[in-house]
Amino acid sequence: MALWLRVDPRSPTPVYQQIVDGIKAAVAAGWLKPGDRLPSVRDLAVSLAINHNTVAKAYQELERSRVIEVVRGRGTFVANPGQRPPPNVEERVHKLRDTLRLAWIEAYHLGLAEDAFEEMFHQARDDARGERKEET
Amino acid sequence: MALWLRVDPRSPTPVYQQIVDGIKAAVAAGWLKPGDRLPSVRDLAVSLAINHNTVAKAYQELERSRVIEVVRGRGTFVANPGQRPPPNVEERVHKLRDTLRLAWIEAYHLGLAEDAFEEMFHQARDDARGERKEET
Amino acid sequence: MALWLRVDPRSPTPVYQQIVDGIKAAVAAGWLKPGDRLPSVRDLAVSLAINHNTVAKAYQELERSRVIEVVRGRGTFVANPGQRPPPNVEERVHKLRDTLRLAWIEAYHLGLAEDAFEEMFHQARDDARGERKEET
Amino acid sequence: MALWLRVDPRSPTPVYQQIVDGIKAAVAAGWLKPGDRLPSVRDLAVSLAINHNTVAKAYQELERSRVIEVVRGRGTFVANPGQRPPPNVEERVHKLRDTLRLAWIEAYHLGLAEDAFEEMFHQARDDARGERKEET
DNA sequence: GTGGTCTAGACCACG
DNA sequence: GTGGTCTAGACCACA
Repeated sequence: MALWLRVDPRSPTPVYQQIVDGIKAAVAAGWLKPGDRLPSVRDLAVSLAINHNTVAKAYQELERSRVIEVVRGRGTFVANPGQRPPPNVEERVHKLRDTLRLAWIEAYHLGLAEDAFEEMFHQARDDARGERKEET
Repeated sequence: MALWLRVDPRSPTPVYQQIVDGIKAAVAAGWLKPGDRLPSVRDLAVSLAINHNTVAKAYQELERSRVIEVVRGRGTFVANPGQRPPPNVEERVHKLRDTLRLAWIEAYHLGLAEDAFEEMFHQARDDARGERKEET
Repeated sequence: MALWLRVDPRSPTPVYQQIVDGIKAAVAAGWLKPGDRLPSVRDLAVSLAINHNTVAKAYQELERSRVIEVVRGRGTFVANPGQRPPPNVEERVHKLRDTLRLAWIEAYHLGLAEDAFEEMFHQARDDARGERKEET
Repeated sequence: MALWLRVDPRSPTPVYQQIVDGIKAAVAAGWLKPGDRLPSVRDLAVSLAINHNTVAKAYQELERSRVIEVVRGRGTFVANPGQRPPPNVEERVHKLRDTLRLAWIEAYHLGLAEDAFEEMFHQARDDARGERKEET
C-alpha cells in the first residue's frame, strides 16, 4: 500500500504538502483513477511513518481542491473530475500564472537558454502525464 | 525610488522572499541593469515601510545568489551575470524542473487544456522579459 | 548540555560565526557524530546566554554548508557527510589555500622558523582531530 | 609604482586589510627589501583609486606590526626584521595557531584528504616565499 | 515542542 | 552613510 508515495521529512517543503503533491501527481499520471479508494488516514500515516494529523491535513486540503471525496463511514476516494468545480479556481490559476513567471525569471538567472527551458517545460509535461499519455 | 517594488505583508510568502523575487524579476526584465545601484538597505526599508533587517536579509540572499554585489561602504549594485557562477546551480535546476512538473499537475487538476496552459507559459515569458524583448 | 561550546561576546569575530566554527570543530573532532541531535535553537541560546536569533542564524549557515540538517518540527541533527555535497566547494578550497598562504606570511613576520611552523601545523591537526584520531 | 598591489573593493575582506596583507606578502616574498621606500599614503591612494584614509589605516597597522617604519619628513620604509620585536607577538602566535586549527577543520568538512591538505600547505609556503627561495 | 519570520532599536566596522 | 551584527520580544506554520 502506498508504495508510490514517498515522503522526506528533511525536505524544506512541509510533509503534508508532499502528500498533497504526491496524490495530485498520482491522479494526474493516471496511477489513481476516479473511484479508486485511498488508504485511511491512519493506515497511510503508519505506512509513511508520520503523524496521522499530518495525513489528515493533507486529505482535508485535497478534499477542498476536489481531488478526493470523503464518504462518511466508507472511506475516501478519488473524485470524478469536473463533477463539482473546485472553489477558488481563479486564485489557483493566478498562482499558477505567477509560478510560471517566477520560473522564467529563475531560468534567466540560471543562464538557461530559452529553448532549453522550453524543452524542460515539455519534458515536465511528459513526466507529469505518466501513463495518461494517449488519453487526452 | 523603488516604485517597481511592492510588498504585501499579509502574503504567505515571507517579505524578504518577496523582495528577493522582486529584484530578481527587475533584473530579468531589464529594469535593473548590471552596475545599477540599488537603494540602501535602510532607504528601501523606509520605502517599503518594513524593518531594515528584513531588507538586509533579502540583500544577503541576493548576494549569495550572485544577483547583486556589495561594495564596502559604498552600497550594493546589480552584478554582472556570469562573472562568478552562482553556487547550487545544479540543485536549482533540479528544483526548477520539479516546479514545472508540479505546474503541469496543477494545470491538469484545474481542467486547463494543454494548449491553453502552453499559452499561459509563453505569456509568462513575455511578462518576465519586460523590456528585455529585443536583446536576446 | 553544550558544555563543549563557548562564546565570547567581546571577540571581534561575530557570535554566530563562533557558533558555526564551534560546531564544525565538534563535528570534525568526532564529539558530534552524524545523526546526533543538536540542542534546540532556543535551548542553546539560553545555554550560551545569547539571543535565539543569533543561534538561528548560525544554524542556517551550518545547514547551507550541509553540516547539519533540519527536520521539520523535530529538531536539527548532524548531517551525514557526503550525502549532498556542499555548495561552493571550489570557492572554499580557494579561500583555504589563501588562508594557508597568509599564514606562512604571518609566520615569516613573526620570525618563526620553518620547521617550528610546520610543527605548529601538525599540532593544529591533532587539536582539530580530537577523538577522531584512530578512525582515518 | 605599486603594480604588485591590487585591491578589490568588492571583496569581503576590508580594503585596508588587503593592503596590509599585500605589503606583508611582498616583504615575505622578497619583492620589497628592508630599506626600500614605500609610496606615500596619498600616492598609493591615487594609484589604487581609494580613499587615502584607508591607506593611512593600513600603514598604521603595518607600523604597529614593525613591518614598515615611518621616518618623519622622509617617508616610510620597509623595516629591518628583528630590529625591534613587534608587540603582542604572543597574541599573534595564538591567532596563527587558531587559524591553522580552523583550516584543518575546514579541510575536513571539504572532504580533503590529509596528505592532500599537507601538500596544499607546502604549496602555500612556496607561494609565500616568492623569490626568497634560497635565502633561509 | 520545533524552527522561521518580523519588528524596533541599538552598536560597530568600514570608507 | 554603508552594510553587518545583536537583542528583546512577538507571531506563525509545522509535526
